[in-house]
Amino acid sequence: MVQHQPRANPLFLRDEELRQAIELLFYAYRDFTGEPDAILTKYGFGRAHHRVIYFVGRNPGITVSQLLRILKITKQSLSRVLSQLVREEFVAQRTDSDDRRRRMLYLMPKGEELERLLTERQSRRIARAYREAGAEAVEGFRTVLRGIIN
Amino acid sequence: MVQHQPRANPLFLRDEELRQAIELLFYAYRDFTGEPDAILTKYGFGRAHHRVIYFVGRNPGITVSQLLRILKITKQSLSRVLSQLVREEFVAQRTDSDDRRRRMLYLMPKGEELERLLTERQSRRIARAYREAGAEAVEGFRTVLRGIIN
DNA sequence: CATATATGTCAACGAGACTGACGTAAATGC
DNA sequence: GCATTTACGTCAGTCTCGTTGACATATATG
Repeated sequence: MVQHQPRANPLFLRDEELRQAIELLFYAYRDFTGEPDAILTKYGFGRAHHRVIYFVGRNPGITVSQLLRILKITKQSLSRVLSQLVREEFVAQRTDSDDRRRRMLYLMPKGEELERLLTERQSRRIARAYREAGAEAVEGFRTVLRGIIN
Repeated sequence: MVQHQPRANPLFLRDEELRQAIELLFYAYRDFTGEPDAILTKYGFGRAHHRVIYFVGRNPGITVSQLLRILKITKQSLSRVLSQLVREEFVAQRTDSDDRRRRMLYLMPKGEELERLLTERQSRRIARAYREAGAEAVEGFRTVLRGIIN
């Protein structure tokens, strides 16, 4: 009753396949964030600081509300982290001259340095995986991830 | 100086490609966990409970230390969550008869039900992405994720 | 001028991670 | 048989980072 005709039960196979995907995502994200987390600890920062530094570095001049939409957290949560980064001169705020309610965010030298350090580690990990997997696999990887995103 | 010969700078392209991967992973994981998180809130549980329920459901009889190795969290962190799940009868513990120091973990009916509910949502999301992407892309997705994992 | 928008802040709270230490029971090695 | 190791649980304290809700201010917009 067990071990017979593995392909006789497509529902089981499907479930197994989907669970593997769930687990792959879990393990990949766990290890993907593990390295940066360890570095951040030395700075007295956490993963939340990383996300802010990353997205500000990636989108210089981004406003607070744009950042909130990306991170999908509350204003209060961002505020705590962001004001710490501004206080410690990792991030600078500049009032937008077009709409002076908006504060545009930029990385300062210390922020750029930390951003590079963190992104480098993650990039290396991705680059290695990409290299080993090949161009076609990379395209598949990207396509599926885009499909998972809302 | 800007906009000229985009492929003249392979380092830039590479950096851009790797950053896209970083962001895809971030967005995918954010949305992938968002749905279950909302359900868990109704039970008074968090993401940590989800992980325990998932891995116990997937590996009936798993021991506490095996679970710790998978989750990569401390004994104390797991204990808080696990004892709550045991208390509320989502998870059962049974002493291993071979090595009576070990507690083997199992889902109880309530736990199985919640597990199904949560996994169903995530599976649907994956299944949809898989279906839209096609078999070849799925293989690439899996290969790259495996490469990202330590 | 009324309303809406962008931002910041205060207070309070809760989940979930951490460290370090300690205790017990059981298995294992010599 | 005894010392050591392993598995598990727990106590106490700490920290990050998410939440809600209310309120304040400056600015833009209809």
